[in-house]
Amino acid sequence: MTDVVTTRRRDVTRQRLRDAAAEVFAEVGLDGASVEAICERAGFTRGAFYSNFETKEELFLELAGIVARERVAAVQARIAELEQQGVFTEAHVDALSIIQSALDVADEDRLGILLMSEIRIHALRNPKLAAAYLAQDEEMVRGVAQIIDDVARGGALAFRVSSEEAARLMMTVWEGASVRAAMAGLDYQDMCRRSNEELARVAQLILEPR
Amino acid sequence: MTDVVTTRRRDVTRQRLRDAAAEVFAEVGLDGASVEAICERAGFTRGAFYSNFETKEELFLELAGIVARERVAAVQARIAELEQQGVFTEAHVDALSIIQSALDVADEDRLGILLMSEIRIHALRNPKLAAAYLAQDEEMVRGVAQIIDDVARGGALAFRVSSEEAARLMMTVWEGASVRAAMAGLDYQDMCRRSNEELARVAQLILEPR
DNA sequence: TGTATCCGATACATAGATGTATCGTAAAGT
DNA sequence: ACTTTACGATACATCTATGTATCGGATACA
Repeated sequence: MTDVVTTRRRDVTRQRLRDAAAEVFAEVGLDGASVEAICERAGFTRGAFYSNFETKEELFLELAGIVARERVAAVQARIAELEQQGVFTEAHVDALSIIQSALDVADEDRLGILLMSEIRIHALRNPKLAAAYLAQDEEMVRGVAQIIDDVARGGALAFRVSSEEAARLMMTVWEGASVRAAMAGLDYQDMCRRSNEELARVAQLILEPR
Repeated sequence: MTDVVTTRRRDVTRQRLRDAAAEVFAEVGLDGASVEAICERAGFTRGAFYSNFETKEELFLELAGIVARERVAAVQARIAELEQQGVFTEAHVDALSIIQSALDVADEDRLGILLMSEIRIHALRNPKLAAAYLAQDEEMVRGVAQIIDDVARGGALAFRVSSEEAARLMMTVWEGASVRAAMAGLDYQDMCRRSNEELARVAQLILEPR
């Protein structure tokens, strides 16, 4: 098979440009990022960019799609992993930590939160992007809801709202807490801790009181 | 006293520029907005702008501060209004509608949500703005928490979490729902309805089951 | 190894935004 | 009413970003 060295140069270039763009978009936003800045970060000149992409916006849309698919895939993979471990059928199932670990994979470092926020605000202004954003949100909801369903079925836990409502609530709280933590300048570890604390409180509300 | 006509021309100009900037920033973002575009919207040329502000960013910061203060003041005013009406001591107090009406005043039309989101993402990148953003968030939390406290004291309702936690949770959910509704392209009325529905579900979770 | 092709670098043309200096007019003071 | 001052309009110089056309070297293939 074609190995890394033999990989078509174009593919490597495109990927390096995407990675660089993700960083720059996260740092200064779509409009604040010049094509020049993206290329510099990737170690190219603008010639490479225009030979690979039409516009900055095209690259941004491509990136937004990839990020969305990756997030959904990460949660799906986590579900499969948990199922294979037989976690859901164990006696002393810790619902909260399972959901936390599911959201953890969808969580990201500081730059990841910045990039998602950047995508979010452009989705607010761009109907096409909005549709994609909401669609991936729904996918994530379904994924997390499935975990909740599995937890409810396997363990002896009951929930006070539907699994989808619970999932959406937890995702919303998680995002809000992450953003506030990132704003407060906390590092990745503290951000996760803070988000988990808030999530734990919400989980207590959602769980049927024993 | 000096009436509207006699009002210092400068003040009027600054206000018109601020109003125009709020619209343009909401529509295309801070970086997407040219000074020219803001002035055109306000009915001026750039000469007026540079005679009143140093940079676009300065105007944005000023605007962010004003918006934050207005939101907090609106909630505070709503509390005073509700207290004066003696709502909290009435027998059949409807907790949810009280809190909804408090959040309603902090809510805004589509452009308002866009502007807040724009402020939010810049707060994520600007420590000084972040501090201000988080401070106003805390103020809002305290305001809403006070309403919750009053509801709890006056009525026969009990809450499963502290009033501040409940307030933050409701604000987070409200914002998330508003943003998603705005993305879905709903008009103002539908946006409020959607947000209220989600808020009602959360309120059920927070309230001590009878 | 020679050759054709691919693709990123370079150079250039253009557009748009910024900031400043100057001018003219509306408003304030007497 | 006359003068002065305040302030927005105009014009200009500059800077930055964009997009394209062309060039040259690396890569694939024989």
